[in-house]
Amino acid sequence: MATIYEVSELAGVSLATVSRVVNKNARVSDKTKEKVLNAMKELGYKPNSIAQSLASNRSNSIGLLVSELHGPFFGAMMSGIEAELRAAGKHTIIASGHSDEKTEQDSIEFLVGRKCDALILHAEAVSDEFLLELSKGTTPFVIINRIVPGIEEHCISLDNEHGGYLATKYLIERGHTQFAYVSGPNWKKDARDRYAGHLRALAEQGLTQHPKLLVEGNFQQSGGRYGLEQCLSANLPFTALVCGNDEMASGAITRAREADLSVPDDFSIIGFDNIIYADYLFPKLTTIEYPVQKMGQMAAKLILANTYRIETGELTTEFTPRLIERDSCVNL
Amino acid sequence: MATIYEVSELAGVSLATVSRVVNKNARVSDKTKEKVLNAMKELGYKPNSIAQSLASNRSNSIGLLVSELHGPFFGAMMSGIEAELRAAGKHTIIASGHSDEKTEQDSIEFLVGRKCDALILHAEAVSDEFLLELSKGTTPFVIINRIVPGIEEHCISLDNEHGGYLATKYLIERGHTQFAYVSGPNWKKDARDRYAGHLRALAEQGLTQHPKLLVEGNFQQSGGRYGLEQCLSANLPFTALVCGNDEMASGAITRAREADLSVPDDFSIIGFDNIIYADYLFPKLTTIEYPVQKMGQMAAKLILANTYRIETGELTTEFTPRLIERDSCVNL
DNA sequence: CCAAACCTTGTAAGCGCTTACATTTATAGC
DNA sequence: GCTATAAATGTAAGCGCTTACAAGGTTTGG
Repeated sequence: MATIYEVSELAGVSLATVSRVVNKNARVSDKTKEKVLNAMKELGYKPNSIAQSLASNRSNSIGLLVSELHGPFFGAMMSGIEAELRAAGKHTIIASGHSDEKTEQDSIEFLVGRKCDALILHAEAVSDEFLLELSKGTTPFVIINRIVPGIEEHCISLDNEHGGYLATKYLIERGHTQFAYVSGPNWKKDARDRYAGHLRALAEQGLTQHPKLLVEGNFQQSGGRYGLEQCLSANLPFTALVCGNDEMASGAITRAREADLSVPDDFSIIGFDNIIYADYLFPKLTTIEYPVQKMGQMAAKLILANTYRIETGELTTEFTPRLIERDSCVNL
Repeated sequence: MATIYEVSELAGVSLATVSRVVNKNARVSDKTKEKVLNAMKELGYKPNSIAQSLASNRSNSIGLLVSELHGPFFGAMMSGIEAELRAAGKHTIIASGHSDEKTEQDSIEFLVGRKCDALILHAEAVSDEFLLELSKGTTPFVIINRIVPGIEEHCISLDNEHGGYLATKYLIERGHTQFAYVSGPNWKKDARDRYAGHLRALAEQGLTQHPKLLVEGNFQQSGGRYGLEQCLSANLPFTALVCGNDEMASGAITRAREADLSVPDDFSIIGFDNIIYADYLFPKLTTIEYPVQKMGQMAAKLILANTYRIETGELTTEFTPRLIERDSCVNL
């Protein structure tokens, strides 16, 4: 691989001049610029980005922490992020945290150690304190789906409480009064917020829900299965099952079918996230949209703007959920 | 951030010695090792991996090219890869190729420029020649889901033809003789191979299929919808629809339901891939397993073994599909 | 007890690039 | 045409680390 030195020799200029034309950040006369470009072409020169990083203290790479690399939610998120960063010539280094505190910390340190210019974190398990501490370091970051007090401006979030409220209100408006709820893991803030919204919608109408009809799930399909089983075995009437996310809704629908129950005839189901295949379930899932791809994109834009001073349009940090009406809920 | 120099000062040893204890690759007496470790801890020293890379000409990062970052197939693949690499302390840099020749080439050059120690490529659009040329370069790579003549040993593949054969044979054994087929894009080798397997199974029994019942899809849900529409509008009888992959099968099932057709009562459907939610469709999808996560893992193992001399168990490059029987096919 | 052989540690030359600063060259004003 | 200023280019010192090689120390065996 040709180095900058060989290019400078062939072009008959100094290293610095070559560097200038590579980086386009200082004036070089057209004549020498052309000489350099020709030499570069002739040698097939590609700058060594590691060396660039070391010298400039910029790696042009952004670290991305997600809980999992698979699954519709993170897929959409990564997609939004990578596309935006890539368009700006930045690299994405990924690491997964598996919703585990230790793993998340390790991953973050891993990325910081790699001298990422900035991080995009979907960190669920790590404490607020850890993130606050991190924010005192030199690597800037933005957090997706979480608000950490003190660094709100670096947090991109969806109003989960409002989403939860919307879902249940929608069902109430359709005549439902007896609810079951399968939540995400209680230690996750978004799961709690969604449930809080649900409760608010109930309270608004003076409705309550039997404690046995609240099941803590895991945000995965298996959790939906389990959740429905628990609700069913409680032997209490309910006409609507509100699920903490679409994956659990999908699991619940499958389980319902196995129990010869029909959705939405026997009970309605509503999800949360509007994952990519919500439209391909049977029945098509009514849900709350979580614009995760857009949010990922926004995280990337934020970093491009703050870290690289690349403007890419308007910036927001707060997103609003909205209801997507399909076929899994019925009027009572 | 503390540098190795500060550590060496505090510990009262030379740079080289600190480097030795960091890299654990040369003998250092226990006494000095301890001094160094203490100094490192006291300063919170973390090696600068960019500098390490530049000096050692090893970046400890592997470039990963996938077609898309979302979708169940690539999700599983990335998951398998990242877990394996991460366990060995290697970084994963991702880029997406969007099944487009230019984009794939750019991405690969992007990754090579980043001085990845090796690449894992799911490259669909780029030519064999390009890959052969690449193999003459200095960055080793392994290819997933493709066999490039001349560099077979770097290709991890599934016998798609055999998978296609298995699917159709399964249906034939259950009495089906009238088939429709929705294939993946014709320019994709795996799509063609799967179809070839289908044809072989038909031929074996002297069966044929009407050309109008062969539709070229896109490996996405929309392609399945479209495929079924085309088959239906051909107004020809068929009792089984073979789909090039599960996503299209899912689309076809949804479309069938919209047309008030029941799967598998009106016709059977079989997919390919065994994506994560095949089990959550209705009916549960009978399909051919594509062990993509394992294959991703194997790609990583191959690289660990060849590039880093880290042994992680047995290595294979060929995988065999197998049938997963669920509820979407019926005996005739 | 001394030389040969081995350990441990230090010295210093890069890895390929950026960038502050110095120097040279071109442009302009009078 | 000559100086004051600006533009273009060059010089050289790092960025933080690895790693040949050298040098000093310790064992070992005869």
